[in-house]
Amino acid sequence: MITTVRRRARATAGPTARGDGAGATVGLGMLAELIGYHVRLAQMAVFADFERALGALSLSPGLFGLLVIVEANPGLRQTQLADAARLDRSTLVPALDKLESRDLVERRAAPDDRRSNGLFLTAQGATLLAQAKRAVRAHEKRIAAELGEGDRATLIELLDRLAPGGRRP
Amino acid sequence: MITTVRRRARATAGPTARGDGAGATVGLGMLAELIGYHVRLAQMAVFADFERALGALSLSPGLFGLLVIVEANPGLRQTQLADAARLDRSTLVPALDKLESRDLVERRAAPDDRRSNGLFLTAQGATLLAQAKRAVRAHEKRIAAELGEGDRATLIELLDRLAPGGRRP
DNA sequence: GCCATATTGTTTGACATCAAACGATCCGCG
DNA sequence: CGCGGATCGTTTGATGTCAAACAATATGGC
Repeated sequence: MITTVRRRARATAGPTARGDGAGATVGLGMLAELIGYHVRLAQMAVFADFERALGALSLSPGLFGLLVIVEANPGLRQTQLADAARLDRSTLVPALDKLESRDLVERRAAPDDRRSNGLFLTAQGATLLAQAKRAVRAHEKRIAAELGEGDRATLIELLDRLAPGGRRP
Repeated sequence: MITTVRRRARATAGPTARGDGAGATVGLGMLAELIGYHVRLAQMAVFADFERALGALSLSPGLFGLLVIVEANPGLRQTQLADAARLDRSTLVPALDKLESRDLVERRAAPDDRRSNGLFLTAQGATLLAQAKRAVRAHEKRIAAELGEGDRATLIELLDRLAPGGRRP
């Protein structure tokens, strides 16, 4: 059996005159047998729902993750946050700029190291994050509903076996 | 139990004088309970291995996927390829430019529609793809070894439940 | 046949991301 | 002390991605 992808539905017109046979589907070759392919599709679907859940708050999944980690670790340094969020520290700079310009996070000069900034949620940041968490919990419930509790745990366990502890040399 | 991420190992120096307590780990808050988080980590790990496998051929996972789909569907139109690969058709343009400049893929004017191009692998493209497929099969074997055959099937089944058919409105 | 509407590939602009390089600062070793 | 190497946050450049807008072309209703 060959796995396929349905063509994008035509908005109005009927099927176009084309020369490549019946052409109702496009074969994916060996792609459909690759774990990475299925992981990517799942990632896209989950993130799309995630973004939909947070859209009203103008928060992306990435920014939400940063807020969560900062809340859990007040005073965190930027490099530590980058490591925890699996981002390059240069990637973090514009993200924090955005959060700071929206008064959600504050960079405070570290008392013991003039190169470093300590990161803190502002009151406004804490308020928005509380709302965002509610939306995310709803999102997670929606996702988990596709699985059931047992399969959800199984999935996470299997996924973690692919991402070994998060080693980075 | 709180899930954590180890701090980046210091290269040489001992622990820096810091004011935030023992600080051996950074908590992730509710992140570790989200399926999307685990999917993302798995995605990163799998793709890193994928890239390592293909690096010698100067092929990214994305370009490899395009070659596989074109090989399986000679004469495919760009929009169809974009749909099958889950890319925007504007994203495809520079990717095909790259593949064409390397003489791996050819854009041929479609006989029945002067707006469209039919896509074909060149002989060189077919040769390189054959090599790439071998590398990818080795990669897949490596990944699957973390799971075992039964768990691999389970994982794919669960992931597919998260990505419902690939609907796109 | 004509014309409004769609579709195709492309261009352009906005982001997110990584990697390399930089100045400022810190630290250990002599 | 002072100096060399390491680390911090930042800047800059290269990619990869989407979305909106565009000209050329095709389609279908009239």
